[in-house]
Amino acid sequence: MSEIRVRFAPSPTGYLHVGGARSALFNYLFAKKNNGKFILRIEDTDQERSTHESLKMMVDDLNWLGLKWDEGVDPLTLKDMGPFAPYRQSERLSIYKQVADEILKNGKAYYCFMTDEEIDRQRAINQAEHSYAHIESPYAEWPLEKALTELKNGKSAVVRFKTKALKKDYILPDLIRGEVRFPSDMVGDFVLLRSDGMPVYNFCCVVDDHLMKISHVLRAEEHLPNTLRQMMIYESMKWPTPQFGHISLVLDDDRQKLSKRKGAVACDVFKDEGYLPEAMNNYLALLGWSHPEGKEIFELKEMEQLFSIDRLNSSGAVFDRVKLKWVNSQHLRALSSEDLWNLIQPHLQKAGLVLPQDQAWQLHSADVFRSKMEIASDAVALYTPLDETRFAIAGESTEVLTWPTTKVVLQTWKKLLVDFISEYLSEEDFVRFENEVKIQSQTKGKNLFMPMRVAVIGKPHGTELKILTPLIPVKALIARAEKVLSHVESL
RNA sequence: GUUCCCAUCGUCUAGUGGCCUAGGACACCUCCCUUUCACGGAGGAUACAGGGGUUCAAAUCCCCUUGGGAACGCCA
Repeated sequence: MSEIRVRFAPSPTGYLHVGGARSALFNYLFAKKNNGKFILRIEDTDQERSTHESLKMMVDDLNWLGLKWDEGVDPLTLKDMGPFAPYRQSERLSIYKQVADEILKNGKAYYCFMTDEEIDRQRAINQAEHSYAHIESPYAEWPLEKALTELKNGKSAVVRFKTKALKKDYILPDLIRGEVRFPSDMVGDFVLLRSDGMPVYNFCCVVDDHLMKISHVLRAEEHLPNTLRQMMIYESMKWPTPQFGHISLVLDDDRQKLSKRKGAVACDVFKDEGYLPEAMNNYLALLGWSHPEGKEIFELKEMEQLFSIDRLNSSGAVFDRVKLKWVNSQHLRALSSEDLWNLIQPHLQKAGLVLPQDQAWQLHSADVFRSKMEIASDAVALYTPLDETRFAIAGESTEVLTWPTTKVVLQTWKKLLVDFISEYLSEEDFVRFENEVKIQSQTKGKNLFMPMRVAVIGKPHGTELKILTPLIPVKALIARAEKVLSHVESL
């Protein structure tokens, strides 16, 4: 059996979309599972919109996800890497030109001199008559020589593929959908080469897939109609077609194709918010694929072993950010304290929090907060009460501070702290202190713990004190208690 | 409008003719744990779009209807 070769072929005209990431993932997994090659090809024939920054961004995001490719552009230098170079379509123009000439010579394509106005007019008529919105070019049957002469005289033309003669159904054996039957007149004479000589997607795609010996094309369902055009091109060149599999779409909660307007869809946004790449891959895989044992949480390596096209679903899947978060929280829990700290640290720094530098404190804090975070950026809210410079008495605390028993609670708490000798309280110390306050102040329930919480974080609600207090130096706890106490007296 | 695709709990899904009075996960609700919230634990409610066939037997196969989606570019 010949080698399995698959590709992900983004056009660098923006960010990497989560739908794109999912396609890349499935291609990657299919290659890994079958000891094949995963190729990253750059479809940059739209020179207006393709940018270097976008390419860089996509490469970075793919790297972040850990979907390593075997051929394509080098992840660091962006230079070509692999035996079928170049992998950027903008550098393969002469190849497309050659193939186009051959199709032209065979009479399967023609130069079309229609102007934009002529085309618009035809479309308008078609629409009014509710007929097929295909254009009918008067140049379809021109001999090649005649067209070439016009071209020499300075006229400009696109190259169109001739579909008229192809009166038959095309049957696509789709790996995911079974047999898909297209009537040949489903598409009109489509463009192969633009008037400036730049090739168009459907054409490059076929030429490259063939030349790069792509064995399987796994791509989103929206390409289904393109596949008919591509099959026609393969046929005209007498090239064998690769196997196609059309993956269901990722949808918004209104069941339309996922779009930016309804929330983040760019991979790097999730990266910046503190999602783990393993969680992204895990969740994206769950959109259309299922683990054979029904597992919900798994690593990339496991998917590489288990992936199969058979388990891909053919219906569209709604992108559920809530479940994504949950998946992320599960992966967060599996992290070592050190990895977790390294993950959240940049978020804390970005928020400008002033926190202790010693490693034991850092690891301990990461550990106790672990189960309270779903994504890394959640850490900011969790750590903010630990920043001495940010301590403030919130307005919502006022009611608590006016309770008759509050003052004695605060005084007792402060006294216990002042008499304490170590730098930090342990969890046990805190529990003991709390009990002590309870006895001495003769309070219980929320009359006890709400004033205490205000004394520690300035607010009556928040993380358990037995977790928080061991992370705040006793000196600071005393200072906070004093502030609150003097605030009570000023009321 | 035309062509194509799709159709199991709110969402992601398991299910490839009998194991299905339909299983799991997220979300939701109740209770337990907890001197708040959360975490964790135990329960609960909720789905085979409708109608015809085929078959001893249909969520599973076929047809129709309905609903949803995508594509109809000198974008990819």
